Amino acid sequence: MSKPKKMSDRLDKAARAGWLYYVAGNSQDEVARKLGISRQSAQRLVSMAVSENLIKFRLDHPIADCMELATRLTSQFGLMTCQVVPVDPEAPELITGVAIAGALELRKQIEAETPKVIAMGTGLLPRACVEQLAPMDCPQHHIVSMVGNMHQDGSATPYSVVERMAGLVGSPYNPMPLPVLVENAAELSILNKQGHVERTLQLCERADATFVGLAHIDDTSPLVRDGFISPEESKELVQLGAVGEIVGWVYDRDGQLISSSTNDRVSSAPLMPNNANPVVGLAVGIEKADAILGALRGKLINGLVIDETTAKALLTSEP
Amino acid sequence: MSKPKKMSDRLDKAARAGWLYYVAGNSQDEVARKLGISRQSAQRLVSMAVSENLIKFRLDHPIADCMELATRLTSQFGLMTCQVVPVDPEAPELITGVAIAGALELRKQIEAETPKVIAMGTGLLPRACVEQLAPMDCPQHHIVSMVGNMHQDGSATPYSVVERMAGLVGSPYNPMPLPVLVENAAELSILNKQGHVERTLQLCERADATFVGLAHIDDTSPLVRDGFISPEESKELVQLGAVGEIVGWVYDRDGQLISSSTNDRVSSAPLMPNNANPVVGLAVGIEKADAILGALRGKLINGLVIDETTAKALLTSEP
DNA sequence: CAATTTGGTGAGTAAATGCTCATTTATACA
DNA sequence: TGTATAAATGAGCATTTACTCACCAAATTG
Repeated sequence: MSKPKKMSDRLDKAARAGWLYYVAGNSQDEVARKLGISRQSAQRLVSMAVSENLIKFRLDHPIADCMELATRLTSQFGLMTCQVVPVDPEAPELITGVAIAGALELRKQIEAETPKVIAMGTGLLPRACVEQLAPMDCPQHHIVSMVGNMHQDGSATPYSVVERMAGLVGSPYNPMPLPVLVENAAELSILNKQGHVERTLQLCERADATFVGLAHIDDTSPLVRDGFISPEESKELVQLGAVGEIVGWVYDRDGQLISSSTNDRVSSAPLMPNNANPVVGLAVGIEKADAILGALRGKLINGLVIDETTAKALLTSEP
Repeated sequence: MSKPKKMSDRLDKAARAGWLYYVAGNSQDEVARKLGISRQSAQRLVSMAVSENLIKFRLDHPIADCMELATRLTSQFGLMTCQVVPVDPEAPELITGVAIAGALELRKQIEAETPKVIAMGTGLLPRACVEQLAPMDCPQHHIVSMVGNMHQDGSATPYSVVERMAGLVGSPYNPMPLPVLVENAAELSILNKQGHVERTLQLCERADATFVGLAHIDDTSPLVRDGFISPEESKELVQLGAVGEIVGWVYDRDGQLISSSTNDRVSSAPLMPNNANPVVGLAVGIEKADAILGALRGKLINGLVIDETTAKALLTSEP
């Protein structure tokens, strides 16, 4: 009882300090005086406000280049939504920018009064987007996971993306208590008939909005990293034409699912090409360019949030 | 041609620098290196990004006190929306915070896809709110002014609130080409029959959302400051029971319009007590407390964006 | 075309901010 | 209650940021 109270009390102070510093434009000295604390303490509170993400920085300027890239991508691939985010040339992997933009797209959906079903994939970027969400109170929506959050050994990911998101926005949610890849096709058909799995998959099918990370296929791809397939298997997939992967489904350069020993065993909600509702793909990094192009060609996604460099690559590689 | 290009080019650079500094967390030295400019230039760009409002700071934390105040106000006065903003104890008149919160409420309305009619009052605070809006493209909406933007000598306010807002969000708009107070009641009935005035008033009547500043009545009130009434007249109004004013309509502590020589001559759109659509009142400063209370009691408004100090005052003065 | 204005630059310096560490204060637990 | 542990504090110093000034270059004007 006393611990959480103290913690949130401190966060309150941090919020006040952050507000005085960033919004009201006081120096930390002034903040200290106004809150009746020492300068050092004020400094700590301000830096906590930033590190705890109480203060959000948002760039409200249609940086001409990014704007243009987004427009061209939208028209070229018939997207419903497209955000291109400027990139830090020396830390191109810094996903914060894309995460913030993605969180904004999420917000757009969540802010609606009308109840919505929101389907979420997994991955670093969806996760980072959720972290950028501000807490709010939206019991009217329903969050559903498209992807299993268990490891093959049966242990569960402690904080899955949907769980975290549902906690932040106060919505009910459906997790997916399966491993991403199950043992074999036979087992899969049994598991899919379980009532709760069936219902979760149905929710995904009629989701009002879907957010997925886009992954590429090679030795460093998430499927390999998380131990679901071996580097050898990933090589095989590449030889079969695999360029990318969405919630576990592996597809080729035209966005067609390939016939492979993995796609038979994917427990995730099926992809729905040409979905009428927004399906937003999130990606950072030029190595994902082919994966993104495939997903776009196959209409697996109709929305995109990516970084500037990758956006450029997409437009130059495509005639 | 070359001047605006240079300017927006510089703003682009400022935006990039601001992004690298605030969002990506680089030091100004790093920003300078990454943009290939000197540290000093980087510093200038960053500070320009702030002063030009390209970078927005937003506090995403329900500061407990403010939350509670907002909740209590909402239930006590049956509000549709209520924002309470922390206050800088030494610069209580700093309207930025309230302006940002107000801009957020505006955004909520504007972001909708469905076309809306948005009615705007005038004043320092509505104006400041509009300044905090990010440019966007919303040709579907329609902005309409509730209040005349002319002086009694016939000259027009160069940049009216609606004009500025319409420019920012790319919506069509109706100004109100009248002085706030006309000469006499007879003249008013003639002016109100003018086709374009009639149409503008009709738009206000069916507005999907309304935003007005709340003003108090004394020597320093906006009506006096802008020369529409004399300090003596304001004293008379106070003796008649006037506590506040919304778009020129003067009302008493119960929110009832008072019979006065001014209310006969107000050219603004009429207030609509118990409006089913949001009517958001904006105010900063404890001296406005009575004006706010009156507006609330008379149901002239059903939404509120105010500062913490004033919120406290409202709740203590009311049983 | 020279004079003047405007806007930008870098150097140097003052000011603000961030960090480390020793010390104090609060909290937990036996 | 006393002791162990953790958290918060303030001082001093290093780093970063802001500001002033003198200067330069391009655009504007007479």
